[in-house]
Amino acid sequence: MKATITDVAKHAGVSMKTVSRVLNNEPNVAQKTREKVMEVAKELRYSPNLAAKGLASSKSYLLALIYDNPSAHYISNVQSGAIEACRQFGYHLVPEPIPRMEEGAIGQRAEAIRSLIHKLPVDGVILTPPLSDSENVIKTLQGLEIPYVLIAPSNVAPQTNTVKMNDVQAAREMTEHLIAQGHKSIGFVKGHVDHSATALRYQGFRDAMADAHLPVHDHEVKQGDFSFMSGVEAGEALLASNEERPTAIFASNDDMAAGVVSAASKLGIDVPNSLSVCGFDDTPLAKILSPQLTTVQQPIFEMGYQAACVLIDPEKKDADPASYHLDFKLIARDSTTEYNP
Amino acid sequence: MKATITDVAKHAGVSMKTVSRVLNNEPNVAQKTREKVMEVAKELRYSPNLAAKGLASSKSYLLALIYDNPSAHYISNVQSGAIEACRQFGYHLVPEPIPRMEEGAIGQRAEAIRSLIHKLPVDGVILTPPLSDSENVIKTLQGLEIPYVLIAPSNVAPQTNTVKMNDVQAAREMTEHLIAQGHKSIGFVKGHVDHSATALRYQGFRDAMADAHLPVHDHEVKQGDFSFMSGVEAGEALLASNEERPTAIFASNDDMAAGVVSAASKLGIDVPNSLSVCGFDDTPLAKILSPQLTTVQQPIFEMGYQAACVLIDPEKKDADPASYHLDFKLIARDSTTEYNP
DNA sequence: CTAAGGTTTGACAGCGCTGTCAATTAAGCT
DNA sequence: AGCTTAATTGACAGCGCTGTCAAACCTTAG
Repeated sequence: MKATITDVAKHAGVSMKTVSRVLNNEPNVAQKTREKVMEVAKELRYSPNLAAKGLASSKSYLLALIYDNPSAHYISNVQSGAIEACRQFGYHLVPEPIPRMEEGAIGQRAEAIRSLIHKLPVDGVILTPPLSDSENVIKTLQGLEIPYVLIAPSNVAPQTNTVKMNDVQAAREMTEHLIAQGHKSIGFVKGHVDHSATALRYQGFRDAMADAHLPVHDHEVKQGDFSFMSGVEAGEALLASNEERPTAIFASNDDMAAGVVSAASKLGIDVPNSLSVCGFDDTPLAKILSPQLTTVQQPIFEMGYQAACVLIDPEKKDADPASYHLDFKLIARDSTTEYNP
Repeated sequence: MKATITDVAKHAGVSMKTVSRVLNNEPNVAQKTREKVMEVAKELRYSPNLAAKGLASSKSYLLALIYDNPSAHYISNVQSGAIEACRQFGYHLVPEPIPRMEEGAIGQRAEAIRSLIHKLPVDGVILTPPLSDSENVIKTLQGLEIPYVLIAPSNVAPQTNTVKMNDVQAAREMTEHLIAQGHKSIGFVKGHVDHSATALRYQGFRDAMADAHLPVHDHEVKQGDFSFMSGVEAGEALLASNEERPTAIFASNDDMAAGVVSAASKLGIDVPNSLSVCGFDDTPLAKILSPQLTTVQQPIFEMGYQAACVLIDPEKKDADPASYHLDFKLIARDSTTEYNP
């Protein structure tokens, strides 16, 4: 049924090893031999058995994507990017969700990862936030001596591959956008406390406000958790008083921004004319809401792609650990507008 | 670093084969031996190398999830379900998106799958719609003699494992719900022509209308493609005339329902008081929209779970091909209401 | 023409595990 | 005890491939 390397070798009249060399693009094969082998391989529809390759070379051609991030949008984009990269290099991606755990059970999380890696000896691991911030998990990976790359970590661990976006700068630019539109009283909804992005985005917001000599009052900053409902609650709190309510609200992600919009509409406040709202992430939701959400487009797919490349691409694999910064894009849509008192 | 089966064998004072037997729960091992081996294995933190297991037993402990479905919500749920099942049986899931292709290039699609399977000799394949309806793809899998299971196919191929939901019945019940609320003039937005669900849901709609002796006029049925924008367009078309516009619109999925709501709000038509709208799928979107969408909750996660089980679970694996029907759930929320003329 | 040096090729072991089958031991029976 | 039958164990080959290292082949230059 399926051709083995031995078959190809026989048909081409060379040794197995030579076939192996051709198939792996190793040097020192005569051009003529190479062509002949290629031809036979194609004819026989040969394709190598990864398990055997793996066993022989102690590589698995498998990458694990480990996550406990509940955002389907985020994960599926990272995953798509990583798969794309894998495909280019003949690798495969194995997504491994690990159950979210309380702080107490943090040891179990490391253990879960350890056993996972033991069973499936992957060639590398991609960690998504908030796992990419867990020292515990990272230490485990180091102990296992397995290459890994961190997506969007906040603590810039040296000697570690990371792929990230500048959340601070993005939040700053978004805030500046609001300020440029004349807003002076801007509310902010923070994200889930466990995510490093939460602090980063808040930082960017504060920086921009400070630069513009605008005050940030405590009552204009609400804690959310990246969920729609928490956005609703924050929105209601922020908009409770008609007297001194902000003219714009910056929510740390789109779901919460949607919540704010929903709260506003329930209170009869028109968005964007009486209140500008902006989000972060550019989820599919952002284009579906009315008004369409002004938001920040994260290069999630590209982060996944880059992360996988770092682990696979021979040129990058053996280089020193590097930190890749990818660009975000501010997308101004209908939910924010000039402030006309 | 990592213990092999040989290490365990030595430490336990038995042969490799006995260790293997214990680890795979094979019969004919003395209880005492079994315990001893288990103990040593735990001590040495042994866990088997899947590549080696695979090579020796010509199994890979890998399942492929093949899709070209653009709905992230759908895929990520199927995937989560399948991963859950894999975990229980020591398998792993490898998601394999294949590029969407024109009808013309249909041969390439089969070829893509063929080469994929050749390289990664998975133990089974899960096909999601609309791939699960592609005869071409199915034939390829049969040719490869690889077990597969179809998720939500429309053509009930005999002798094939399938996991599905009754789309017709679901659409029927949703329509009946609308009718029970007093609606007599109901618009319908069809989904993407390539998806079998499109025809099925439409069928359910027609059935319910026919049972209630309600007419289905051509101009009240619009073709969409499951996208938000197509929903907007369909909504605009359906609501263009104030005279004879429907009092309710049933969109074949939530995205399009959101489009219809958006179109209605642009035209100043209040949902649900002047127009009831319902969707299908219960995407996260449904709860975020205001009004929240009345919709049908599909057991997507469970379908993924079942599909993987069929391929893995020894009890089901060798049984005759079976068709599993899972239950949907009609979720009545705020976007539909009694018709008060 | 020959030695040195490079290029191209192949033989062979072995990665970690399981399947096969024969060997060993225990159990059951007369 | 002596025998049969069943339960338990181990020796060994080999899954399909790659790494190692030595053999064979070319060049080129002296």
